[in-house]
Amino acid sequence: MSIFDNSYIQQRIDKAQRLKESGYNPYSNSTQRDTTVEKFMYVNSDVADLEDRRDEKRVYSVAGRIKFLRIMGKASFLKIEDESGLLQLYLSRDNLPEGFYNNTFKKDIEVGDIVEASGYPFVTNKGELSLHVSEFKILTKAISPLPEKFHGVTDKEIRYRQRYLDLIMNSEVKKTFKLRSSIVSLTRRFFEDRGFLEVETPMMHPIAGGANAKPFVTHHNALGIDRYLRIAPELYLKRLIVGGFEAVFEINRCFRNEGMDATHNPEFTSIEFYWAYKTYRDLIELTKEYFEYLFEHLKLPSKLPYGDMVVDFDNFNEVTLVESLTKIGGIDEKIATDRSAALLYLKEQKIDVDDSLSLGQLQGEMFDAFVESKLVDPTFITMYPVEISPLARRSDSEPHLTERFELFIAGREIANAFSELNDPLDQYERFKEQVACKDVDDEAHAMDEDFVKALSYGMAPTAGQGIGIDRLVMLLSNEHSIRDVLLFPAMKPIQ
RNA sequence: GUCUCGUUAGCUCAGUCGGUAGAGCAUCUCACUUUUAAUGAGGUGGUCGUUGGUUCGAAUCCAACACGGGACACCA
Repeated sequence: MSIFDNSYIQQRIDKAQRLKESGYNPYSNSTQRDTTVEKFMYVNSDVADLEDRRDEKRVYSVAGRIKFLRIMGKASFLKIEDESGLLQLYLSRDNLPEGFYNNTFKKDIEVGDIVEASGYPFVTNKGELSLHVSEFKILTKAISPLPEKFHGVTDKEIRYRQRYLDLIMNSEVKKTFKLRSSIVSLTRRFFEDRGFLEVETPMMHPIAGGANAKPFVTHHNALGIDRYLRIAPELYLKRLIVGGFEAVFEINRCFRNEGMDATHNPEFTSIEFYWAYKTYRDLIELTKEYFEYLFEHLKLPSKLPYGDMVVDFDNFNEVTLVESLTKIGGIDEKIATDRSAALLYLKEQKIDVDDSLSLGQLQGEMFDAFVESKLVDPTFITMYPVEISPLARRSDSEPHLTERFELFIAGREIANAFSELNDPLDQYERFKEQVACKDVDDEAHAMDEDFVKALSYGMAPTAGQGIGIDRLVMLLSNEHSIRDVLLFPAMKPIQ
């Protein structure tokens, strides 16, 4: 039993062998391609206006994968596809070397093969600009057949496990990933243009910090110690601010050992950036600028559909967390600001909460349950309770709150930002409180004395932010599963 | 982790009340020199996800397991 143990594949292996025996290398790397489909179409767009609707003096060589093949006796039409598009080729027996058409082309060339063709541009009776082929050769034999040409491959499992097939068959998938690439590229340019330095910090951490999440554990054999795949780069980026860099960013993968669903993949991409001598207020303005920049360069309409919602990116709102509970969540102010009333209310609403939770934690629970999904237009939720913000700076006027915001769009968290806590003693105490919560909350933040030590040398007042790139791409591409914006989403192995 | 739906040819899908497995595309043979999911004629192709159970008989009913989709839970 092997992966080639299939009659269709065996037939194609036989064809490859026959091609070889006829002197055509089925895996040739000798190619003369001198144009792409897109350029061919552009350069020859005038051919339709010529008298004969052809120009035999122009000669082009194109290459691509055969997607359609229509053999009609002594002539054939086929469509090849390269990255830039589809092009129709016209082959006729008498325009090709003696015997090639009947003995090789008709017998051994088929849909899925990658071929190269040279010839001149002409327009068919039906008005399609095509290539009139005088030279034709195989470059790469495909020994597995492609899925059906009309329906393509729709099975999600095949599309995710064999993304290359999905990309071959579904051209809109390519568009999504090109958009993703543009977003990453624009993001990098946006921050570079503003003087931010791109840095790379460790992916393997001795302590998994910077977020509340379960890490993946790996082992370093030479040192005989465990390492954690990072759950966030935050604490390293802030060490760089201590070191004197004043604006840094990192775009890369984080890893969280948690459940997988439509919005969670075990590895995901974020940008985190830190900006000295700024506060969370500056980040709100920077975030608005960032979205404007993306929309302008991606040429997106400011009213963007997402599922059955329409998000108005000209309508950024701002509201404090407690205000959002009363104004958007419709919760009575007395409930929103009183621990025992909030606890009772959540239990009445059949939301499972631990009796030991503090008011701030309960406010977080109420926000998740009654507010988050209602935030369609971009909304900055500000002033988070200190208990659920262990790395954020306290508000000077209201020390139980932090100078923090999260940005919600289309009912989902897109960004998390705050003025950074730079008081080493306060940071040390907050870590200790987190460690004390470990028995109730196994995702509470770990103690990181080395980070506190860094703060003890003095970190300039700084604001920092993280944006989930995958969710941002989902939002801008109107995709509803993170798997559709990841080229190779995590899948269980087939047993 | 829970609930739920699904898994049949390379792909997209039918399969009635439990009674020898079906279609379209692809593939093979033949015809066809301007087609557009080309067309016409004929053929090949199946461990019905896996393992068990019920039954004279299972793609079909039952159970467990595997994988996938969706929802929920978890996840700042």
